[in-house]
Amino acid sequence: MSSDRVGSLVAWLRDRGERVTTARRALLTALDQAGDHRSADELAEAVSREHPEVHRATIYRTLETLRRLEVVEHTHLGHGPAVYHLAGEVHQHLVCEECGAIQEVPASVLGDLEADLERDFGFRLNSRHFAVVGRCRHCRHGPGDGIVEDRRG
Amino acid sequence: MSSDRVGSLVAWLRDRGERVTTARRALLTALDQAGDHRSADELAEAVSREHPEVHRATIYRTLETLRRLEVVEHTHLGHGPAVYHLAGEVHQHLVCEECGAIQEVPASVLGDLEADLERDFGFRLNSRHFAVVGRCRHCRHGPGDGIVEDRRG
DNA sequence: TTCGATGCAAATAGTTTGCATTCTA
DNA sequence: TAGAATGCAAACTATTTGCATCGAA
Repeated sequence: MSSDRVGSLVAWLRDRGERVTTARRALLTALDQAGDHRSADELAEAVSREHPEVHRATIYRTLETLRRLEVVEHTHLGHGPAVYHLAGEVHQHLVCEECGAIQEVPASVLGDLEADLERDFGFRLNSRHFAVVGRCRHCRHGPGDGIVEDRRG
Repeated sequence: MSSDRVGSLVAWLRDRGERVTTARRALLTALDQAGDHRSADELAEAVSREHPEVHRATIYRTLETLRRLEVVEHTHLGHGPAVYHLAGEVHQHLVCEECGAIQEVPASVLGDLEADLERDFGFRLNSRHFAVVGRCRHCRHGPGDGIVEDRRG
């Protein structure tokens, strides 16, 4: 997948007049190697293996810059930190609020909803911003069946 | 709407063997009066108007207890704090990531998605846990149209 | 050489926890 | 009167910001 994706992103940034720094290149590399979603902390750790001087604050600032440039996107999975991935890595997550299992599903599951919201409310869904939360195959038990569970949603 | 909903919730708690304290009654009252969603902080402030001694930590602990008992639910709207409401007040929110506008829509908009996820993945959607994020009628401009915006999603 | 990006430290927001005390059942 | 709930303070996690310095263009 990474037939020098980092290289072309770097070139693209330069074209835009954005500065290409060690931290930015390293963060893009970490995002590219991650493949899927990573928290800012995980990215900071990955970057610091090669470049220990890169500060966590820089990770956050750079992620924000890349978000503004629409190079990265982030998602909130349950209660933890936000997770980031390169834009274009389109996937949707079903997060089980009971056991925490995350299942990736084709983004097309939201296609109808997207069309409905656009048609009925003029609302353009950002389908990747939030995870879809619920209960997975193994953890579901009927709502209102009196079973009370103990975990965070 | 509040034909003594607080009273019956209190009775229900007592039936369950849960203790009924000033803080709990006050929090239920605040949730009931709020009608829609409120952050823990907003609830703490509302409660403290009548009961200044109730500490924010108690608000959080009580909300967690009520969540476990399925009396309250919470939702994450964008980046801010979680917001809480009494279970049964079913509504869905479209949150604009550009201007922050929140539009309430009938929960039925997610009906098809709910059915699809159940059928295809055995996944039971908790449709109220996360807001639906995107861009409202006034703020949308085509994705990939080169317009880069500056706000958080 | 200039101005944006960085490192560091400190601040902030939201939430959780340990512990002694209070109060419900 | 036993043990759950509370108040308080302090810790904790995730994230942001001010400021002096550094470095890409």
